[in-house]
Amino acid sequence: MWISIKQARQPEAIGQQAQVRGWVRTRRDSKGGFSFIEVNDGSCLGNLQIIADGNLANYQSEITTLSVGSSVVITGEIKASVGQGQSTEMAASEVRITGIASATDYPLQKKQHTFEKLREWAHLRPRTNTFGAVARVRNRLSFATHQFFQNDGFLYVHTPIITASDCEGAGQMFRVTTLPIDKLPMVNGKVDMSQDFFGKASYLTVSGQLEGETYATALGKIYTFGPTFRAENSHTSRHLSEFWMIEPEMAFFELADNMTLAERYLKYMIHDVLTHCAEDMDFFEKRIQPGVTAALQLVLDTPFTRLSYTEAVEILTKCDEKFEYPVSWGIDLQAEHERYITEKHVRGPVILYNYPKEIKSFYMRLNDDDRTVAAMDVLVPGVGEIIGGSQREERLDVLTERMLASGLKAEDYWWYLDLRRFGTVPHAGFGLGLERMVQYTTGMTNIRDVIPFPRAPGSCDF
RNA sequence: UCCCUUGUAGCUCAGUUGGCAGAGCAACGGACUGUUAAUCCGUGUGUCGGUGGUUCGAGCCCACCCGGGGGAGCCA
Repeated sequence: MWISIKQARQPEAIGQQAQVRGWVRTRRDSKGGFSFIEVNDGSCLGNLQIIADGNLANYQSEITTLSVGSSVVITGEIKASVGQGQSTEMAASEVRITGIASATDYPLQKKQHTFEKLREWAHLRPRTNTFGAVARVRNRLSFATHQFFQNDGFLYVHTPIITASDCEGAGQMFRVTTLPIDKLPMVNGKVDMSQDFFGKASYLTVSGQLEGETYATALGKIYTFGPTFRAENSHTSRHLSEFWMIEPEMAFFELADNMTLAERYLKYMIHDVLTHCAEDMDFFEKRIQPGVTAALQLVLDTPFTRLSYTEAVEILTKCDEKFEYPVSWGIDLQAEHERYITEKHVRGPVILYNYPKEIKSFYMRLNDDDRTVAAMDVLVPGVGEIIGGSQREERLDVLTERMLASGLKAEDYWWYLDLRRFGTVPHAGFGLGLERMVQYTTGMTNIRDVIPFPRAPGSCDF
């Protein structure tokens, strides 16, 4: 019976005749004329130790040539392990080689490689401990996302990847076109976009929020979960050109409800990963970021600190920290300021809310003070902003006015304004960057190492 | 886009004042009665990121270009 290595490593498997299939991580030849082969199949972090006896028919001809990365199908009996380091092992009765990985050509060696080097081998890096563990945690976070929202009565809505709104205010967009780039149709010195595929300019989405609002204002509570694209020329360890975003949007929710949901959602994901990815989290704790599990556990046990922008500015102006950028009411908080708040002042997740209207988007609800909007950011140590959201402006006149002040044309958003024109309701939502959540839970410092095939300025390989 | 930093063997790196290109690991060959990144002995390894320049002579100095990393801005 073919079983996973995860199953084969359980003590309950002892005594069982079984077959495992996977890839060789290492082979050690013993003085006794037999070999230890460690096999991994991705089902868990740990390997299964195979004892390949010298009297197996293909021992000399094949087994002693088995190199790192080779694929094997192995049949035998699961036994309690004599040695330290594992509770079970398999005494092989047959070792069948599916494919050899030439030791002289296979890039991955039986040692640690730098993450920078592994990025050049993005097609092979999932075969390493770290990237296998990242993949499993990322999978679990995705699964937990669906579970959390589905259990809470949310509807999963698929918003478009291609959009024609060219000014959603969330950064530079990638253009989508079928026009011949070397022979553009010109009219009066300008490109005639009416000849393009959709009869107008189109782009890759930077957010599904506006479309999400249309469904929230019909179906109540919805969420989107899909790829998002930003053509920003940013070179940092926290930005990607293509990333995955989860955006819940809730009718009849106000800012406080939005914050409560964000906190429950983050805690749900953390609890789920700590529960179901214990072995992988143990690896991140030992090899990637000591203290990460205790920090996550603390998040579960502590209510999120909520600070208004005004309170945050007060804390920053009164503290002894020397900042490169001076703090005063009205400025957009710099990375150093956010880092101080979340890493030194609060030492955990913090929700900042009610930002000055001048530094936030047009769709965020204007507060009664006329100076701030009902925006919120969730900041976490190490990563910074992991969630950005707001209560949306539901009053037609206020929204229209704020659009004009932002230099946007109301007619471009006729359908968005219709939501306020017909049966408007208070509503709110937020966006969570999946990769930043993976970074936060694993302690991986570079965002390019928590997505299988990272896209960043000047980098679109594989 | 800006600032800093870096590019030398398959990998990680050293390379002095400009004077014959180095080490560890991996690989390969051998030894070894249960190993855990096994150990021990032996062997081989180069477009010094690219182009141009200075020089008797450049891995090293100069100019430009390309790639990697860190930070800023922008954001998730």
